[in-house]
Amino acid sequence: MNSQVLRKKRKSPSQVTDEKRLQEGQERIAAAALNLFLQNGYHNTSVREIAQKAGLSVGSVFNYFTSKEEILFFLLSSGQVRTEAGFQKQRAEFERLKRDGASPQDLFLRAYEQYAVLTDELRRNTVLAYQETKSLTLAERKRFLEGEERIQHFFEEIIAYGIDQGAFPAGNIQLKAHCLLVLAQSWAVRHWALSSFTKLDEYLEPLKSIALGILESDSRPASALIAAQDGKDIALSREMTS
Amino acid sequence: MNSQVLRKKRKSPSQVTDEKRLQEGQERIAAAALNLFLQNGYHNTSVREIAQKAGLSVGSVFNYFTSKEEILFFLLSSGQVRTEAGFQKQRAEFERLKRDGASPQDLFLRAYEQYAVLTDELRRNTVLAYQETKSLTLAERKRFLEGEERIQHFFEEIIAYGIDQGAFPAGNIQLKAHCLLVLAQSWAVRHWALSSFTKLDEYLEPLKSIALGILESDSRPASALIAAQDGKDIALSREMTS
DNA sequence: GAGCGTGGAATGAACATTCACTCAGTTTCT
DNA sequence: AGAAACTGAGTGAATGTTCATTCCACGCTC
Repeated sequence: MNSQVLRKKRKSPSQVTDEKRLQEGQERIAAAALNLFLQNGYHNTSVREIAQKAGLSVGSVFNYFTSKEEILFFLLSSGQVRTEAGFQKQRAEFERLKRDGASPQDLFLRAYEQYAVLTDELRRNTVLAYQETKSLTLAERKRFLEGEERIQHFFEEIIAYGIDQGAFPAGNIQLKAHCLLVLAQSWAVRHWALSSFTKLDEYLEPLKSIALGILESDSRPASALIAAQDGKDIALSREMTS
Repeated sequence: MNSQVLRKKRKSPSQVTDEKRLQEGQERIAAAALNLFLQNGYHNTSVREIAQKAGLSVGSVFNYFTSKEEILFFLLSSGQVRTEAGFQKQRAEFERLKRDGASPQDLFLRAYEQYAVLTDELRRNTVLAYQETKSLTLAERKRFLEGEERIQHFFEEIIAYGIDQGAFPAGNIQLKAHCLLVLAQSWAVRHWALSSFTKLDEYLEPLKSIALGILESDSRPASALIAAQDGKDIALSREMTS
């Protein structure tokens, strides 16, 4: 991972200089930290515990990271870096397949599957991201969210292409891309509710069909279907909740 | 909210005895705390800040709550109590409408809309719950998840009824209910990505159409659509991410 | 109605603890 | 031997919680 960025302003004179050793150490510490963070949360995990799990002393941890927060950031952005890398390849493949005249459905399913596989592998990082973004500084948080936005844009592009080609009905592109991402991520975030699916593949197969369904649905039928939906009823259902 | 439960074992001799005052104070403090928790996270919010926002002194906060943690419990369970109450009414209305011979689509859309409105109003509590489950004890976390499971079961029931009536194709009920819940919740959890929707209604209207689409899609077409999905390609896309 | 007593509520300085981080000394490696 | 890396007791700042004190609204007495 880009340790250039991470080593902003290291005050301590005693730091690990060997690049390879540095990286390995960071990976090891981060791996230990990820387990602990997921188990107990970021704030309930002390650096001592991290050090112990990683088989190091407290001081050594600070030879690899300048702060505890940096460990968290490392974990979150390491997920992002990998997502980003996968994303670049996806984009390349997308262009290639498009040139080869693949159907929009094909294009989409391919990209979607790759994205789902990726988030599965980074499941633990994803969950951590959902839980601990608040522990980041504002700038870091923003950077993190931008990464996710970029991916959403990519799917919006794919959908737009499909609409262009007449494969999907025109509709709210942003919303649909949002839904697709959420459903893919939910495998990681709400994993406990999917007990009957033991492996990603089992979940992914029917999910792909649902995803296509979303893309091929158009926005009109819902309001048309409800006949008796007058103002009174809505007001009532709203009042119920207050 | 049930302050009986919350006042387990108060040691401090100086506590607020007047029931009404106690409740009002708790509400006020909790409201201030909710804002701060959402902005900075539970652990980055000090009791001093809460006290200041609520217009009280530090000590007074501890006349209303025995601990900082109790404030968090109060917020989370207050959300749950309201969700539960709404859920009961939903179920009653569902039975009533079913007797009146409403269509499965109608039944579903009504319930779904109510659920979405509810999670919108409790949006802030929902987000907090997702972020801070780690701060709960195991028993409380379990209780929280069970509440959500119950709601998922409710939607599974609705779907099953629709299938019975021939309105929806048979398919993976659990998965579909999961998707529906996730999409409704995503309005709260991933609110930042839906910038173009200013109010719930704008989001809900197209979402209902998507939701119906999910219920009416069956599980076959996806795998049939991809022709060239041989083992090699999948292996490749998996390797890409490691 | 002025003075006084009472007790519930508010206060914030003080306390105890936790924890990220440092650094002077030690070990390991080359 | 010298550099690189490791160590862990120590430090100081932050924070949850307590409690001795103060405040105040009310009722009582004369």
